[in-house]
Amino acid sequence: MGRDDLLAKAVEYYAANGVRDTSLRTLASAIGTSQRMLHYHFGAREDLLAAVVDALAAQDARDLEDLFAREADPFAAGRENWRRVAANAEVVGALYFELAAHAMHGRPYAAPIRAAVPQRVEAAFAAAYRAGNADVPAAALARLTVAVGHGLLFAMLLDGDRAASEAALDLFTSMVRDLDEASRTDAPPPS
Amino acid sequence: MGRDDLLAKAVEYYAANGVRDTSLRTLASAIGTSQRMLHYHFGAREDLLAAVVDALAAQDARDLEDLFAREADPFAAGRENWRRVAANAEVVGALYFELAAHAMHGRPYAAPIRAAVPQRVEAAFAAAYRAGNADVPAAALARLTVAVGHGLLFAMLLDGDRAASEAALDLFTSMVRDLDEASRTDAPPPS
DNA sequence: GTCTATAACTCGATAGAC
DNA sequence: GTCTATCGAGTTATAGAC
Repeated sequence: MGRDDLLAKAVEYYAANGVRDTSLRTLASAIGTSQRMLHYHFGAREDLLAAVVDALAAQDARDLEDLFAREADPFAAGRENWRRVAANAEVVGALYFELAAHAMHGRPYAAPIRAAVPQRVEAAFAAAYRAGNADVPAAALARLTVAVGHGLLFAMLLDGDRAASEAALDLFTSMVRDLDEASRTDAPPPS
Repeated sequence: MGRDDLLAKAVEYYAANGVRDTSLRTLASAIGTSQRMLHYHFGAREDLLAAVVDALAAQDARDLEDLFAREADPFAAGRENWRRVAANAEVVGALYFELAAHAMHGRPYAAPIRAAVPQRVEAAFAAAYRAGNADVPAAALARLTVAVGHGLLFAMLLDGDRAASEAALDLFTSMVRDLDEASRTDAPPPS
């Protein structure tokens, strides 16, 4: 089994069980390898965790890029984004928040996770800009949109009520649409 | 040093350094006690963590109750709430997300943290109801509002940009205000 | 690349004197 | 309530054969 397979399985196991008290022994036997092989392929434990963080961030970036390449309309992209994120969250969501907390505490291996927020904000910003509403404070709207996504994901993972999070997201979408229309009154869209 | 002092200091230390790899030995010597005393007052390590979670949840509930008792206007209460949460977040925010992640992974000692979301949602719901906008889907708005708070807090703790989170919150507030006015067109407020 | 074995250390928890 | 001492288990990391 090569390094890449091992890494994928490690992410999967950590996602299901948390990184907190999963020893290398436990992980190794759970994913069908030995402790020795983990050290052989990844080095120290923290190096493995760094590889996990990088893999998560890389997949996130790939997903995001693919999303906006496929969907031009920002509202459709937003809806499709939630669909993907929510589906994925059942498996990696808890790990994402756990590693983010480690980043907040300054652990070096978790540092790349900090990039996830600005990255999504930038994508949302570009989408808002493309939508042509120049009057709206696009930077604030972008950050707000990303925050809504994270917050509703957080709530869903804690109380399991996906439908409630989706209803809240629909409400937010309609509020943004209203904002859009108001801004278009004196500044019609290009296209 | 009594149990309460110990607990307060433990929360403080965990908040600054994370719970992840803080051993009882490390914690004890950092807060000026012995490992023996931690076991004496709290029992097993997980019992101590449970006490920490309870203390956090209790303080949160107290803050929330005090907030709405003091501020009748929901917009003013929202603003004041952010002021408090943001100030507190620099110290306990990371711990909050870390323990929430543990709750997502099903750790029993962290379970009470799940109540934090519904609790804040209920408070926001009551505030929205008191504001008299019956046409707005109040449950969705309440969950959305709480999610905005959590999401902007999350972003702030990761990138350190408090001003950006506040700008986004101001935008959200104005969007809710617009929603309010629209709903009042055919249903004027009481009082 | 994969295995077994183990060194060196830290952990949670307990014992028992004071 | 507080201390020192220690048990037994579990941890990361490495050694060395194949």
